[in-house]
Amino acid sequence: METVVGMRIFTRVIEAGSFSEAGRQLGVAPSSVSRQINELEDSLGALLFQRTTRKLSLTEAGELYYERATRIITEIDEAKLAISQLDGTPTGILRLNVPGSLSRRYIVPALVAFQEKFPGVKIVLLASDQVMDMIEHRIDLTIRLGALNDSSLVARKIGSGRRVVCASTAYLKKAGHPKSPDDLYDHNCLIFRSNPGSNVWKFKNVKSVTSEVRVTGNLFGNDGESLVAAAVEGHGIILVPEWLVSCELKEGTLQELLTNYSSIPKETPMFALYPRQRHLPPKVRAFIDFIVEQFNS
Amino acid sequence: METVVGMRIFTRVIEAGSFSEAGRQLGVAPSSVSRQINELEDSLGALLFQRTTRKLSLTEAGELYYERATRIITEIDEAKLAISQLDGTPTGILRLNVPGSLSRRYIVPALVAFQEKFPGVKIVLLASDQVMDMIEHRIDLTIRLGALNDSSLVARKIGSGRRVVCASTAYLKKAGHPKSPDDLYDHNCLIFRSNPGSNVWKFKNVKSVTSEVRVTGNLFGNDGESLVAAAVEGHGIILVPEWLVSCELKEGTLQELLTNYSSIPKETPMFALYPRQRHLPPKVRAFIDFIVEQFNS
DNA sequence: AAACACTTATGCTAATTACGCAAAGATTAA
DNA sequence: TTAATCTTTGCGTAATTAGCATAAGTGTTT
Repeated sequence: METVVGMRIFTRVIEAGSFSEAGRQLGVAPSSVSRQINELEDSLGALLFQRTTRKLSLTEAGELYYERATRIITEIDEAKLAISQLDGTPTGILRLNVPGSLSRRYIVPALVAFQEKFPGVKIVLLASDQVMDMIEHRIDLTIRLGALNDSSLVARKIGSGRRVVCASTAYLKKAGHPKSPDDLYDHNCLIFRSNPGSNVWKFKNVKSVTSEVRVTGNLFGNDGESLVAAAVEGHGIILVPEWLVSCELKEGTLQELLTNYSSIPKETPMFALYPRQRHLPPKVRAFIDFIVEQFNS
Repeated sequence: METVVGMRIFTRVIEAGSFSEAGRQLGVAPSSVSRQINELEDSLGALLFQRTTRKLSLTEAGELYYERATRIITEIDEAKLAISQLDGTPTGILRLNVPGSLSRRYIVPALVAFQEKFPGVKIVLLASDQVMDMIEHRIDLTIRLGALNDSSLVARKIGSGRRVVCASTAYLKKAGHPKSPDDLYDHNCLIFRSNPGSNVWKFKNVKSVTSEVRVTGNLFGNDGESLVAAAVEGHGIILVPEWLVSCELKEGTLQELLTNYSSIPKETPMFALYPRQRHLPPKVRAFIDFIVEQFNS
């Protein structure tokens, strides 16, 4: 077997001055040293040492090979070191695939803080609402909302947002203020059409009584922000994760409804997806940890 | 085991574009490729490929390692090549240890022709009548006359010279012309004192009748050439290998005696000694072959 | 939809390899 | 000569490896 060990032993023999001493330093039997050297000589087709039991000297081939071997070993170690350093501190390019709305609302603001903390990490942000092929596009991390379909990926929940029903005061003034889920039936609901069945909204009240409403409306969309914008404009009622409208609620351009109820599912989970658990690059791990921390504060 | 094979497989996977294809090209099972890559990843502590069963892409660590690995592999192959080329054509420094007289009379003239034939070989000529430590002095080849005492060395007979008895005409005119070995007893014999018992000269005639003479004289020496010089000066009779006096015999400054007899041993063998048979450097092999050829012509 | 071709990964087994011990042969110093 | 230390080799055991068979996954084509 072509091995680096032979080279290491060879150079150590030279530095130690004898087979036995080299073996002692490397923690192997002298016989192994002898065999490794012989094997190396056979594979090279040349004698490396002239030797008796008491003396040792390099042949010309040995001298030539020593120069090369030391350089090669150094480079092997450097390569290892480079990879392991890469593994220690988060560096390099982090390719993210995030839903567009999440990106603008949530990820981009977080990125600034992340890159302050980890200046070695460059980020390529690939916003898309469809899941992209992570291997083809060399994506390190995909962030998705809600249910997952690709089981080959490792998923880590990085947070979840309470879902809230809200509308603009203008709309409420025009169409009335729903007091219970059932009232929604008569409203224009702006439906986030990410998955089938999303036009059925479920709620439960404080007494855990559930209600189910098949909502209707004149705007469907797969971009949360557009729906938010429409709601702000007074088009209708939306059911979205809280973080998507946190600004609007704070500013008062949107107003939360049915505050005595909670939606079912209560929260929209946010997942980070990556190909495998083992050997997760630190840039990825760092970003996940960071985003989790951000979300929980 | 730290192995170069892993690196080779890794780079081949990249060039081939898949584990299976790499395995096919390298003649190993796909499972082995998979395992080698996994092992490499474990030893580096980083993922090298993102992969599914159908797609493959390098991670950042993989890309970094690829650069390094290709360079390392190239250097390993170059080192091997350098050694094997060294092994093919005679090059480098050939350190010879030869007896002084042999050197001046025989080796040095041959060297010119040898170096014409093998211009890549530089020669360091260490003339000494005592055998030198081949390892300590990094001697590639020792040339000796007559019997050998060091059994740890490989010996190859590279020729032998008939031993001749001769003297200068001036001496013969002064001291008389010996007709038989017994006559030598009354002559001044110049004795080459290389080994004990060398003052007994043995001969046999054409009928294989042997004679043994304990010769005496006023000059002993361990340098053949000095004895030859003394003989030329008319000091006495010498028994030496023919090649040592070939010039003198041709020029007539010395004259061969007892031509009806031959000395016992008839010839002085010349041996080339080197440390081991295996992996004999080509510069050494070439020199031995060359010197044998020279001697036989 | 479904069959198909081809991929990576893994359990298992057989074969190979590697290692240390011990002994033998070699070499130098006392 | 003795003693100490060295390289090398035979040998038995332990560890490793490699391929086969198989499973599971993936994309294409029918």
